[in-house]
Amino acid sequence: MRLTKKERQSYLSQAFEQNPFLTDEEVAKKFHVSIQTIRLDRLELGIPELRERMKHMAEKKFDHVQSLSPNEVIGDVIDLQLHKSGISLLEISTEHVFERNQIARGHILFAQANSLAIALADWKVALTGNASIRFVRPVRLGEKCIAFANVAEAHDSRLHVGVQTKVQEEIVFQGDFEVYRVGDDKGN
Amino acid sequence: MRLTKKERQSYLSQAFEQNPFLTDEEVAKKFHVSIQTIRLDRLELGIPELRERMKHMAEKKFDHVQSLSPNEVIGDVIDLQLHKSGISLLEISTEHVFERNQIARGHILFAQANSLAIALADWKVALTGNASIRFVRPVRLGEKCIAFANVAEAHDSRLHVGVQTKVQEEIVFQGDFEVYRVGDDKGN
DNA sequence: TAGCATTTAGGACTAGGTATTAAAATGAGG
DNA sequence: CCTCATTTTAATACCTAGTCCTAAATGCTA
Repeated sequence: MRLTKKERQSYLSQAFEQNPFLTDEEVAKKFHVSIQTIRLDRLELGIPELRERMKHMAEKKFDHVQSLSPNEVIGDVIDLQLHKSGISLLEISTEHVFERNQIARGHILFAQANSLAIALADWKVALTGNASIRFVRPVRLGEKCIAFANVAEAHDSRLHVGVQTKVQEEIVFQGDFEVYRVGDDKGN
Repeated sequence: MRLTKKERQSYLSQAFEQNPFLTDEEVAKKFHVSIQTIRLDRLELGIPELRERMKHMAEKKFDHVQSLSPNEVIGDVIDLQLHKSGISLLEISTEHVFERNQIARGHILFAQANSLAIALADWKVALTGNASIRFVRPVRLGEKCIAFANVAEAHDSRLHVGVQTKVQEEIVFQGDFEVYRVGDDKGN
């Protein structure tokens, strides 16, 4: 026997969820019913047409791309003594965390520390060479991360910077950065 | 005077990049030319029609959703064998670079590698513990970074992942990540 | 077998295009 | 100023993947 309406609609929801790019025609063939039946089903189930589904996904993706591209330096540098030390502050907000568990993504903490390390160097072009880092404990949504950077070694074209990030006196991240200078111009 | 063809086409590309949801009609009004002109322009510039653009974006988004829960990955994961290896692609665009020198910020490369390393772990909650990284050479605007990740050691709650990022066969970044599991649930 | 839900069919209309052909408008050079 | 090429506009037929609406054909059941 052919499926009942309910059964069909149930499989239908699944099918569209699994592959949102299905046209009504494809689905109609799959279930051996007419295209009109599928359209009635979509109407009843509140499933929008293919083009609307794609539009939605595209919009979501677009939002994403935008929020994912923070050109700014990550964290607010609140104190900076060139070639000596610096402090940066970052409050973990929703765009910094994994949706699932509200834990900050590793590269966010890294970015804060890295930005600060580079800011310490008073060079036109400063880049990170090597780095060794340790995520001591997970940081959660809403926590305020304070990164303390100190220059351990200073050469004329290289800087060794140690960074410790704390949440309320508790160390959450530690890193050693080797920052180097490109070209020979000094200044900013 | 009205814009020349070249000027118009240059602005056009920008406009579509900035807002891919523009219809030809809207753009035509914006530039005070006919809809046909815009269509010729798109043809010459190789810009697909609105629906195709949306489809593309939707497909990209869908890819992500399948490989990992969304918006948690920087770069496009194009191949993934859990607990074994993975490949991620990232084209360096303007929002990834220092304005001054068009060089990609370190944390962008780190984020790509880190995201990939975490994607490799088939765990509900996976976090980065330690990492040791090396930025071999600066990466510039427009370059396509391909990160290759391989699991070096696999324990039941820890993974050692080596990542090499290349631009056209040339290594630009290298990193070792120690990813660990939180909680005891396996699976996704 | 009447009455209901369910399914199918058909036609008109839509957005946002492609593809093609043709006619204008414009600009530059001799 | 005329001519030729480039550029722009127009007009038409066609496409997909639908919507919305009306109507007819089934199927099931009391």
